Amino acid sequence: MSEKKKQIVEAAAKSFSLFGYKATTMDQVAKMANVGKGTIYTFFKSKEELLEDIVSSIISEIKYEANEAVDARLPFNENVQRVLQRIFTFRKENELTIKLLQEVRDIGTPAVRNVMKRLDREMIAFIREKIEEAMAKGEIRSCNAELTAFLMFKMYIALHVDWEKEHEPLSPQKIAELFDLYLLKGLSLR
Amino acid sequence: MSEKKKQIVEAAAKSFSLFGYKATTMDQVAKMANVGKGTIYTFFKSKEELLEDIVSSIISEIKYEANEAVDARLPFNENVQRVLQRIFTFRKENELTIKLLQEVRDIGTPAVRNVMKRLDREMIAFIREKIEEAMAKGEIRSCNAELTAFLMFKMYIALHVDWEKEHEPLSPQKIAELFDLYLLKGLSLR
DNA sequence: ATTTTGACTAAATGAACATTTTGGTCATTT
DNA sequence: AAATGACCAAAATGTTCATTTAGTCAAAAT
Repeated sequence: MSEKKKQIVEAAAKSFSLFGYKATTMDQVAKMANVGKGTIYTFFKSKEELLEDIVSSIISEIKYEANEAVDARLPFNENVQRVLQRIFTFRKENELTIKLLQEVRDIGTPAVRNVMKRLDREMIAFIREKIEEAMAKGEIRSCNAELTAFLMFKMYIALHVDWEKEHEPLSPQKIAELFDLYLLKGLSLR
Repeated sequence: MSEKKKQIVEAAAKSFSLFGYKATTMDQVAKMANVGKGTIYTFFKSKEELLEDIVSSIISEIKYEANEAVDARLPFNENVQRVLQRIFTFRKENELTIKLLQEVRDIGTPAVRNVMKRLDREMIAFIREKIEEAMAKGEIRSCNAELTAFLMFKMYIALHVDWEKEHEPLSPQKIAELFDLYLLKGLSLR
């Protein structure tokens, strides 16, 4: 990747996470990146594509970190929890992710909405892969992997995000315990 | 309840479910109810209170229907499914509920947002009661009833509403089966 | 020749102002 | 004592116009 492109992506990522997508102007990105505005358009065909590119990097980063959390020697239920834990910790701690989720909630910028929807879809696809691997290895009983991944993701959103809207937050331990009790019982072989 | 009040509530309910809360004017409600506008304000102190009153009736109606679906001779897992099934069928078929949920999604009218939030809370409280009864009877193992009711509700939303946004809808049978497999396994005594 | 640039344009945004609509009141009527 | 609708302040909506901004491209820099 060219030096200029790197500067642009870095500047845009910083500006998006500081001010949000809508409040970031291409002039500003150009200034921050020490680049003419036209240069940005030699690498990205639009502001939206620039955002998409940055979010793609984030998705890769999350997948990488989630994979790092996997320990092949541990059983499926431990690993799936580690993966989900990692995904949601990222969601809660990464500045850019926080800002973009905020923007969807408060303003509903369509471009940001779409890109965050894709992030969710990709996380579900990632979990689905883990489920399919576990099924192939006979670690869990056979099930609809897409549906199961979807439910796991939704349940984590419920416990991590929705519950806190009206109650005291749940500790990671409590979440793990609940997840194990409710969702993983149904997948266990016996 | 006085005849005039009945006319007002009926007219408002009809107008809300036809045009939504925001697009309904008090003049219109008065016209439809064959009543002077001032009369409305002898029964309700604001437009919002009128909506709240109507939604309270809906909540009572749902609770009544959900209770009707309960058969004391059946086991807890059957009954809780019947209750949830009834709640979500109502959500999907009642014109007013449909319109109000639409309005929250598309416009986000605060008054409607609040009232629908209350509806959700009351549904969760209702399920919670059923769980506490089952716990008292020793039908299910001990658990945090509020948290369990919350998760059941969220899971039904996920299966009934969210899943359909990107996939083919699930049949009621499939939903029941999934619910039983994942959520109720964790509550069974053995 | 190739890359980079910023002045330029068409479209979007939003500030400021005018106009209309609407929730709620209350003096009057029934 | 109950019901009403003309009335009002405030909120919503429409309009205008100056500013801002995403994206382009001819010219400059390398």
